[in-house]
Amino acid sequence: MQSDLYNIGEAANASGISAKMIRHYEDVGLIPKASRTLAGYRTYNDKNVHTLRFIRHARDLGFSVKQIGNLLSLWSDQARSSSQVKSMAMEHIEMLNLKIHELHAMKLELTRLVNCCHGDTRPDCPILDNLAQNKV
Amino acid sequence: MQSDLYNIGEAANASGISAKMIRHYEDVGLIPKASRTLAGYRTYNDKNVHTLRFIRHARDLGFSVKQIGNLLSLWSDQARSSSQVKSMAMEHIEMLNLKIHELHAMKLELTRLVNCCHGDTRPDCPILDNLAQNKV
DNA sequence: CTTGACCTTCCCATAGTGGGAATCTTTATG
DNA sequence: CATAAAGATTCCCACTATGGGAAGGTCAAG
Repeated sequence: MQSDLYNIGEAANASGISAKMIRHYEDVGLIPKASRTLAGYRTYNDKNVHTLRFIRHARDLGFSVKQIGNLLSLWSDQARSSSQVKSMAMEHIEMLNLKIHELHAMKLELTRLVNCCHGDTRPDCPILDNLAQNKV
Repeated sequence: MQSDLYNIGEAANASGISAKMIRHYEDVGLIPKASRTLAGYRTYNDKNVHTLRFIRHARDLGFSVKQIGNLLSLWSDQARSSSQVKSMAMEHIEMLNLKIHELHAMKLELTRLVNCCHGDTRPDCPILDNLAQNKV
């Protein structure tokens, strides 16, 4: 593990987070302000890139920036208890479940409507009829 | 079906779309500009409210504003073919499927990690370890 | 006539991501 | 060395959909 320095483009490539987003994460305080070269270019070392990867993995799991901030705190906190992390994860699973169920309900209803619609050149359409219904 | 006039609050109650959003939909051109009283209050008739309900139902099914615009066009187009509506609906089902699968994959992975984590007072945590991994 | 419940417009905020402009720096090439 | 291309900087704007809130006008009831 050598400590090369990366500029933002290299850090972006190495982490899978776009340069735009790296700057953004710095702006909103998710990551500390990067050190700069004399010319003002941001520089990143291996540890920084490692953190960026951590962030990307968390993002890939659907955690919000705020949640990722908490995960980063726990990550760097040697006194953490794994139960803290676990409960964050379980909470997030619940949110995912909620969204999945919402989308699934939409899909079911829409599929039902699609199956009712003959889908030919005639204008009458159960899908539109359903949307136009005065149901609650 | 009488043709009472509603102000925006009444139209909001009758349609289930907030007054804020009704104004917004007018701003972005989803619905035509409402007529006004002398004092400048927006007024809505039964037909307008019917349209707002249509919009709410479509929104409840997860259609975007742009898609709802297309649905409204088709709704008012007597020369439409039901196949146009059906293909829009099927396209949307595909989008829903995509999102559901994404969320589901997140949930599976996260559930796997949670099941690996003892979740006690000790700091070592497979969830954090996984996030910190240098995987691709 | 006052008061409270509405309405109006306008600006700001959310979360996450990107586009693009104007400008500067670094690097490569002739 | 001069110049051009690539890449960095900041700043502003965009998207989706929704809401909060302020400052001010209006309407109905007491």
